[in-house]
Amino acid sequence: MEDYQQNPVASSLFVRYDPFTMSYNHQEIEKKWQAKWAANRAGHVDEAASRDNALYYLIMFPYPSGSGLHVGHVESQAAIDILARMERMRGKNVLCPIGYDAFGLPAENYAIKTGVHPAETTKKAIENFHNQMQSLGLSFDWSREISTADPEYYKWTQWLFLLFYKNGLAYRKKSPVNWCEGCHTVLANEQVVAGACERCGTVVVQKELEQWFFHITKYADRLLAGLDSIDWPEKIKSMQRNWIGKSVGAEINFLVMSDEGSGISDQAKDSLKFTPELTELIYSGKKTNTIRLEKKNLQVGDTVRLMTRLSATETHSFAFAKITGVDLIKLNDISLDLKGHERYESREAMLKSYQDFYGATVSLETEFVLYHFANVTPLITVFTTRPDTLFGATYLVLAPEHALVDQIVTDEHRSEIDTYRIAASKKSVLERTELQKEKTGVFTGAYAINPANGEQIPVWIADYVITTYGTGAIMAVPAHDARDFEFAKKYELPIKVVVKPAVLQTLMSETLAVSHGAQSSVEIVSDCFTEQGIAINSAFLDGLSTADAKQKMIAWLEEKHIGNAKTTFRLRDWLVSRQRYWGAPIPIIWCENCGAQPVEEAQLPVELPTDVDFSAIGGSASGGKPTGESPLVDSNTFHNVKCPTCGKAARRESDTMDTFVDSSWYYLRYTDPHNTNAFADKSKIDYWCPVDLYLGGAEHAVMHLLYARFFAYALHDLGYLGFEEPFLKLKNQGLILGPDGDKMSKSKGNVVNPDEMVSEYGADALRLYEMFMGPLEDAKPWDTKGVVGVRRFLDKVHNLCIRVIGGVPRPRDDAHTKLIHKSIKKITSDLEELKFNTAISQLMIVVNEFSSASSINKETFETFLKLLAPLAPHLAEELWEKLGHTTSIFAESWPVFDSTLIVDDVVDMGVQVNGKVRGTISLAPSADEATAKELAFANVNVMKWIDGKEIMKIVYVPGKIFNIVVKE
RNA sequence: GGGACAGUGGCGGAAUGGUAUACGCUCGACACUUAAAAUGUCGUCUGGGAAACCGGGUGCGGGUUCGAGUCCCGCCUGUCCCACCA
Repeated sequence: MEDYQQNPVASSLFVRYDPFTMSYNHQEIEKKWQAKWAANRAGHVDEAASRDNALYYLIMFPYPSGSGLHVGHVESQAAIDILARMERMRGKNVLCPIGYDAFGLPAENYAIKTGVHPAETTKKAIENFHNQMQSLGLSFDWSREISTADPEYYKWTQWLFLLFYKNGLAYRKKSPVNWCEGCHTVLANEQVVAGACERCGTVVVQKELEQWFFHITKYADRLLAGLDSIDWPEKIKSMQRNWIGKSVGAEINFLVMSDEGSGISDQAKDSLKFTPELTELIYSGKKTNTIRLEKKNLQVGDTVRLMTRLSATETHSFAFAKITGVDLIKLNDISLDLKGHERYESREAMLKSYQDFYGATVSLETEFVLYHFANVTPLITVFTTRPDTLFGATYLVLAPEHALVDQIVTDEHRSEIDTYRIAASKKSVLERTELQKEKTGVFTGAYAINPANGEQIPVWIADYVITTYGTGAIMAVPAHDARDFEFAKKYELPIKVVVKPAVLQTLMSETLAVSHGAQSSVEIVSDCFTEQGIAINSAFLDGLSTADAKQKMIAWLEEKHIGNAKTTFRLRDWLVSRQRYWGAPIPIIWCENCGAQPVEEAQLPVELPTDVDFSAIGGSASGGKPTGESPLVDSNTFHNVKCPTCGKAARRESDTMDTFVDSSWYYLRYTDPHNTNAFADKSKIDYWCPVDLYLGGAEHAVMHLLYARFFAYALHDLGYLGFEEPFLKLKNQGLILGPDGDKMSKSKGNVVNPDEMVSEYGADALRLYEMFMGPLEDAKPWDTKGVVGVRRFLDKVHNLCIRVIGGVPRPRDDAHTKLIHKSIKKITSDLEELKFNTAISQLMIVVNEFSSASSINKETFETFLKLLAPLAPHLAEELWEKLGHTTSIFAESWPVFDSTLIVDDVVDMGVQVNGKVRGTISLAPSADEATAKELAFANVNVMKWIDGKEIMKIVYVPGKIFNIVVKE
């Protein structure tokens, strides 16, 4: 997940540190303690009886790239290690694991270039990462190291896929999807950035393909609401809110004018409900349709409302029709290719489909009513966030791909419409969403009726309306929407003002007021008003505020069955299919008879085949098969299987899963990484989860972090988790930039190699420097001179210790005791708040103080060492041992400050005259105002400023400030 | 176009509304050394002054307050995110 590029050869940027006499031998010390920690399994944890002391500290696991660990990895690893070590010293049972997000494109693309199998390069890279992390002295629980590319891991990724599949959370559908020509695979919406592939930058095109999706939109509302309960950076939360994109408004049905004219809706006697597929068939058929449905008291001549079933409880109207015939007919007697009806391959397939719709009790003998109807008058359903402006809707616009277009277009406009639709389908996502692009569109020849005022309004198609958002159709209110305004001006469509600003104060508002004052409400105005205001020209809404008008309009729409309140989300379902090799195979078998069949649990994992010749795949720089299939189809061993249901020859699903599926549940696996019976034991999940602190880059705001939350919600609902939110607290570490202030990259040659830093200055110095650079969340440029600086500090600590050991025993120095207790307080709270830089500066202050003292008390120094230990663990252990201890410093308790010792007897305090500091006095922080006043007024510098002036007021904040306000 | 965050010395940065620039780097002087490195000590926002001290100073302009880097309003600049989402 954390993927960094780096160049090991950039030595010219580094300042060589000369290890001379006053310097300790970091290489020897660090090797020694790393070996000891490995031997006692320092970071190893087990569940305890009580959950009270359990903490789960997690960093986003790295993608094991061939170029090795990056200084950016070190930052989050050091941070989490410091916190884990401190909390262990405070008696906590801390789970702090590490693993590898090992599937992904780079290894596969490398394989295509070189022929080396991704499993091999990945294995090597993981070994390298492991060794590099060991050399940093990180106290992970190494017994829990996992790799998502390990069959023991992806077995459970596949198992979870099937769990989702069986519970309706994983499904297959044909829809326009994002296709990357560079990577030769489909992409999730989240992986398309500004119309281009997030990974390779190639312009993404839309393709109509059948793919696997996860039903994340089912959780849109809860994923949005859940954000309020978690301690995450506001920035990330707002990005997720944006991405989910909740819009509250209404759906409004516009009746398309039929040959017979309008008014049919009022006569609807009852409603007939259809599946979405049948809805589509009614539209794509001609004007006469036949269809069967549940029994209703309907007769020839009745007008009925046709509705789509969106779910068990949700429906929406799509048309009106007149019944021309009613027959009773057994399912067995319905022809398989009944006109206006779904076509079935076999009687069994028909029965199954009916059972899915009407329940298992349906048999071939069940009698159904077959209705014939004519004069299907379609409704165009639009979604709007401004139902209050319905009176100002002067035309409708459909997306070019809208299902109704074919049906409503008049013959004289058909060729023009077809040309436009074909042109739109050829455009890339980028072209269609390009900024400041001039809007284009074509009139369909059809008219709809504005239900508010009965006016006939033209229906257009235009590619500024997106098929995948809302209903793929809009009511255009050019006077109050910038896009509609631009379009209306270009095509000379009417513009009708229906909202005026609440306060007329801007020039624009005046323009509107003038246009409103004119006789005709339909005229060209110079600008549009998109803000909220007061309704005008809107009959029963006139005079209402936008908010009130919305409410009243929705109530009116619902009462008249014309529309309803509706909330829409921008979030799309998560497309998880990838036409690539190096990922977890989707555990599905395709059978000609039985359709998609899940692989039986006992057959998991579906392992990746080894007989794939990567060098033969080639074809493009970044690999992938240009055919739109995964390289897995080339494997004989993999591709041809038997159907688990009927036993006939079948084909294995050849797509793999998006690697974000792997990383959506890895934190659960850490709690029980070797379990062969479940993805993790529930009791272990319950003990450790949810994660108390999660550290990682902000680039995952709407990808990994949203997907992982979805997984947690889904698994919670399925009974596997006792919580919904997986990560209670999230912190983002900032980017570490090159010494030139630019993002580190191979091409710029400004990459810093952590290995060189470790060998030159030591792991302790590297860790400490990265923590000292600045606030964890900020982007900061690298400066190797700074590493030298913290190394100097560590040498001072070392030399100080030599003095403590060699010196004669000394009584405690009161000043030192006070300093160390203040430092315990500050460092503890700083570390708790992840303010490593200020914690370290406090340690430096202590060392500077001790270094200039003639003697240091051993016990005081030992307290200091304990505070240093999480930050510079190797040196702290070494010095602790040198001081005569035989057990680890990490077995010690974290120091606790004595609150009576952190109060100063005397402090220097500023004295202000009219807010400007004019002098300084020394006094006890507990001194009363009279004492302070006496001292302040006796101060020579202060006296100069108050001499002869009238004193208006005195503000005394003990220990902080003494301010004298005088009349000037 | 919309949103989020930020702007403090030569540099990284510090500061519950209370002595702005802690800590580190850099640079300079001195000590140690034949010398250099390393180490140590002192200095290092700016103008004036030998100094004490005085004036100015946290992107710009206002405001609240005894007191503002910090809070409020308006702007400028930068970074990131979203972007024809109805």
